Amino acid sequence: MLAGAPKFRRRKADRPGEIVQAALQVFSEKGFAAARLDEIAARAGVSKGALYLYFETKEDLFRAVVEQAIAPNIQAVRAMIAAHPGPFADLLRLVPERIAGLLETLPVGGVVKMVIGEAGNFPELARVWHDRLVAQALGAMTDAVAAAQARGEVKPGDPRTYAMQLIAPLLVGVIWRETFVPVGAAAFDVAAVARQHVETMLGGMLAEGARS
Amino acid sequence: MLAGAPKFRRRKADRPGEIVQAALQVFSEKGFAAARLDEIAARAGVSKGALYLYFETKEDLFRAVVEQAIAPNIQAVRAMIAAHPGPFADLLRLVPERIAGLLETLPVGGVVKMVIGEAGNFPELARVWHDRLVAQALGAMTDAVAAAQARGEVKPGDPRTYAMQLIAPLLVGVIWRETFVPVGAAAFDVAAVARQHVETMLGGMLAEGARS
Amino acid sequence: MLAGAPKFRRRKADRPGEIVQAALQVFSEKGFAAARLDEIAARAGVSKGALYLYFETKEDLFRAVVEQAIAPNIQAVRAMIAAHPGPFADLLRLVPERIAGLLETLPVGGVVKMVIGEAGNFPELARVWHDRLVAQALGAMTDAVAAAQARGEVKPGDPRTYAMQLIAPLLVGVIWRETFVPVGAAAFDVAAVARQHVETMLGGMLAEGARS
Amino acid sequence: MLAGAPKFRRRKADRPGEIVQAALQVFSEKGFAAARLDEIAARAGVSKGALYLYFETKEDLFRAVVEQAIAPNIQAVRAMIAAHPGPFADLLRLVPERIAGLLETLPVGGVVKMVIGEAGNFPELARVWHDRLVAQALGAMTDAVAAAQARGEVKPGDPRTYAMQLIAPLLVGVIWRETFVPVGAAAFDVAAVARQHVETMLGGMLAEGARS
DNA sequence: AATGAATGAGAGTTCATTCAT
DNA sequence: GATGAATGAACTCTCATTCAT
Repeated sequence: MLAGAPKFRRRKADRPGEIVQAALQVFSEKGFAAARLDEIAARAGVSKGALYLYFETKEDLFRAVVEQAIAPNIQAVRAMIAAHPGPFADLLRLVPERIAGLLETLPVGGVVKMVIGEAGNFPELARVWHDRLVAQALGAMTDAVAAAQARGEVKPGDPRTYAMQLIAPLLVGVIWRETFVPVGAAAFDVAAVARQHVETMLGGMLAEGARS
Repeated sequence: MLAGAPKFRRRKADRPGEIVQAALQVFSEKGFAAARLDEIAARAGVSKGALYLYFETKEDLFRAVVEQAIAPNIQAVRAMIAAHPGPFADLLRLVPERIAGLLETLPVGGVVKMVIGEAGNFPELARVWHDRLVAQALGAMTDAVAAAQARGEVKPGDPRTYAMQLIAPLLVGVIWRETFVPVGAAAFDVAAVARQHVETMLGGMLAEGARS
Repeated sequence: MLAGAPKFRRRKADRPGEIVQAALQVFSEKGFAAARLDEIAARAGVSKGALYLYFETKEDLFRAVVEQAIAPNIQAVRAMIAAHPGPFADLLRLVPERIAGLLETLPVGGVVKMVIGEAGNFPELARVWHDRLVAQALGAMTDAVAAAQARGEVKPGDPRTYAMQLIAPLLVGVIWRETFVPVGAAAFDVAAVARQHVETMLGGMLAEGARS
Repeated sequence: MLAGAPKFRRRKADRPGEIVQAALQVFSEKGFAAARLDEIAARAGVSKGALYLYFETKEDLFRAVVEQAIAPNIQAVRAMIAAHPGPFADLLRLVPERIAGLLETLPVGGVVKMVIGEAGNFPELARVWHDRLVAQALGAMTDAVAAAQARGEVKPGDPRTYAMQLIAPLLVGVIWRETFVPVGAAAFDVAAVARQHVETMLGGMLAEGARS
């Protein structure tokens, strides 16, 4: 490093980001009400007062956490929506595994727990999650199923229900990891679940003539 | 007033039960920390002090709520486990619909939300739920799947994963109702989901020779 | 006292009244912002939390203090207004002394200090004091002066200003007692000031023909 | 840029003075405790930290404000004291109007409000105001009255009380302006009050033989 | 000299818990 | 058993003060 390089200096670059990170941890462990600002501040490595330099209230911080946790997932959903329009079986074999990958990468587990647990106290956050993320993803899947049905690839049946059937085990796998694994339950390998589930579902969804 | 007339007197028969009922409502709406004993007492129609005649602490009441919410479900699981050992397809066509019926009858939605949301704060309750209910139900399903595989009725594949695949959409339907329907999302008809899901899964699970 | 008389029992009769009393002391010593609820509670002999059984916020308590301090004075002003319509000199010799008596009886000094000091932060309280008390009293005096002028008893001049001239030394006497006496200044005997002031003012106000 | 050019540079000539000015505004609007250093700094056009370059603490700044607000008034009182020793009536006709002029010129209203409102919390400031300003002025008036009594110009009576009677309406006029005019009350024209009051008081104070 | 991000003690407020009645 | 007024510990939030830059 050259002379004149920034010496040891307090990085104030991404204080808000660090705080949101810490808050995500604590909120998803404890829920909104049981989370203490002391602990969030301590994990972020700042004083309690510093939180108020960036967020007006505890609720404000909570909202920031939940909302910013949507962003990376939206990218993923967009990518999925833009997926190639090949045969339905190909699409299906691709998508759930991709989702499984995301679920293991992003800290989505904790956030899902928070959204479910606090939906009653923060309905507007449940709405944001639904409108911007969940409904988008479910809608994209539904459209793909309906298109495949129109092409005669998929048996009759409610396409939105088909879409939900496809996603549900992945979601349950994540919730399971958050809820029961910490108390000793065996985890589900979400990727493995995805593979087996796609094959099973394909077996039940594909029309006779479309069998690979 | 006449002697022996059935006095219009408040039944104090099942005070604890009424309190647990009220507490179930409030806890499942708000979560543990945000629930206020004032409100529970008000909904139960008793004074705040009266709660302490039956429960030592707020946590104690919460535990009572979560634990007693297991009981009726355990019955259902027992019944399911005892189900007749006919062909797998028959069993499957029976079980999920029965579960769907339970999910709509019992106030299981709110409890599921609570258990998920408070698992971090009350791990022992998550454990109780897992050990006494979830693992039992999943284990029973797993055994049935494995048995059917042994009889050659069901394709190879991880039986525990199959079991989870079968249940997941029902669970997601319930969570969806608790989380997103109140903010305007369209509900899933859990019974209809169950019917479609069983047919789809059967299509993918049954071995060639076992097709009905 | 007969048997069955109430034994030693916690008087919960006038808790709010006792709290307001204590709050009046502390608020008038410290002002609104510097007053601490701890101290108010301590002086009222209750816990800090008990304040919130009767008042929603600190502001709420402050308002209650300032508003209830108006009531007894209003009585006095009413009585003064109803004063007999004899010659102006008789009226005047009566009124200021009566006011002086009130000023020494009621804890009006501290309240006046509060109203002046917090008028900027609680304008609605200044308004209430003005409308319900100060303007009433000043208006009554003004009317009496104007009536005496109409009868030719009092020299020309702005009657509202005359009214204020008459009251001002009493008010200053009270403010002086609150502000400078505690730091060593000699007090003014408000009653003596009232007597001397009335005579002086009468000497300057009465028309030639009305001299006694 | 040219050498010697009058750089467009912020005058840092009288930073302390500007800060005290700003602090005077805020303290007299809000009182000591409710005033925020943020706001004082903002109004002074400096950073919050800069305040501490000139004043050790908030109290220190407050003291500076109250003390420096005395200075200009002291000049006025000195001038009044040095007033010519003509007939009492001439003196009196001169002095109150001069005071009225001062009261409208200097920001004395806000300071008076502060001194009254914070006397309980800062008794030493009340003492400074009393000793250096109020007692001086009152003493000078008292001496003038006593001298006039000795010359037979003024009727018997307590000279200190006479002095207070003379000043009181002016003070009340100023307090009224600070307290009740902002909430809609009609103001008093302090100069007009002074004129009428002097004439009224002279009518009551002058001995028979001294009537002009 | 000057900044303003950061601190932390202290305030108002809430609410599970107690206890005299 | 039953009440509800009362408690006090613990929380969120504020703001005078500090200090690295």
